[in-house]
Amino acid sequence: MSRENPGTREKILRAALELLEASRGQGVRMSDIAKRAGISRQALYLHFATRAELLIATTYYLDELKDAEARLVPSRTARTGTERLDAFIEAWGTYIPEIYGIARALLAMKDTDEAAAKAWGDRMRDMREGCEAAINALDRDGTLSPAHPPDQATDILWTLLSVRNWEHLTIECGWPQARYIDTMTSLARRLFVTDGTPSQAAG
Amino acid sequence: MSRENPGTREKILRAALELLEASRGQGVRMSDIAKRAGISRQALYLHFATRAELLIATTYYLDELKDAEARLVPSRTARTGTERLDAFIEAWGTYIPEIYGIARALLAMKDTDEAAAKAWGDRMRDMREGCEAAINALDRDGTLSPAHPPDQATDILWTLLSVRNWEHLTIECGWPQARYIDTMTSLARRLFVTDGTPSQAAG
DNA sequence: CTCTAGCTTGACACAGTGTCAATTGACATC
DNA sequence: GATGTCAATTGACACTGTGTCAAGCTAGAG
Repeated sequence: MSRENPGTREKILRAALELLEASRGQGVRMSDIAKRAGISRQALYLHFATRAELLIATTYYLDELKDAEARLVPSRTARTGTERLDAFIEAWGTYIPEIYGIARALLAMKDTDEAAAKAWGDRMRDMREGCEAAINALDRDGTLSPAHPPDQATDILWTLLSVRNWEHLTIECGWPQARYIDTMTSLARRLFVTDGTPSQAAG
Repeated sequence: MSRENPGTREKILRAALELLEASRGQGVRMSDIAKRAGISRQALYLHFATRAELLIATTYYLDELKDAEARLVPSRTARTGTERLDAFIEAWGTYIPEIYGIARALLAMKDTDEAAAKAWGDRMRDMREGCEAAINALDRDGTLSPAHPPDQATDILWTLLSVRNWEHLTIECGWPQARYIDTMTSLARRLFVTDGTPSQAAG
């Protein structure tokens, strides 16, 4: 408690974060993290039982650093459904590139590690709630397009805003981030809002 | 040549295919494939230099079995852009679940294996051409929505129809395959076709 | 009979995760 | 100053899965 230097646990989390960010989540080994944190590889296991656990802890650490909660305030306090939808897309779409490294690492572990799969699933379920809230807000306003029932509209929005789609559009297709946000906003408006402002997006 | 039984190479490919299909591409080891093919693990390497190479060969084998080319005929021979779009979504969307196992295995290797990444990239580039052709057909008809330039519309359609999105909607969200096809058709119409028939989709 | 192709077996290298035991060094407490 | 404890260190090792290598077997062709 009387320690003022960060504490080993935090040093590890910071090291993991930096490496994952720099390498876009690829090829980061336990030994790399240890080296960067300035401790032995084995010492990692004094703080985290498995690699999956370390990655999961890193996501929480990152959320804290980036103040993930605060970013949702504009969305939550929006007056109309459309505003809420826009604000949510802006918030989440801006967040993705900041968490991409660790997200990708976790995504890769998901296939083989039960705990990683659960952790990722939990986070995505949280994200889905944001989608659901936006769709419900539209529904309450009476501006939800009748093309889909609310739960299916939520699924579609949820899918549309997936990390993989962000990855595909910005990395594979080379889209600049601003275009990603604008296009997603425009797509969502056209798909879900009855009186969707036609051409121009973000407003 | 005088052999009438399938030949070891084909036995291997068949074994790989069956296992990948059954396990949805997860946890299929070289030794599993060997066992199923009825040969020793090491003998696999007499036919395929690496696991990646075997997986890649399996995709070609599968395409042949499923006659991938033939499925694109309705799309290619469509009279209007809208018909072409619908036919392409139908063809590709129906194909995905049939190749999902092997696709997922390749997708997982992509992160670590250069050859797998290239192979997957090639296939996806082919798929993109289908998207591009549909968008161009709309453009030629004058029915392409002005919301996006053709290349960006292609990117969006390409992203929308990704294997990951199919996976997300059918497996994560539990959508039945028919709903997947209908919804994708409807989304694409609303996003890309100016005179898009409103509510009902596939028609 | 002999050569060869294709397979078998067994052994091993390598990477990366995770475990274990023995040791060290710093700090607190008595 | 002796003692205990905590966090870390070092070195060794197990396990999994891929890929390699050498030596041997077998069937068919010449």
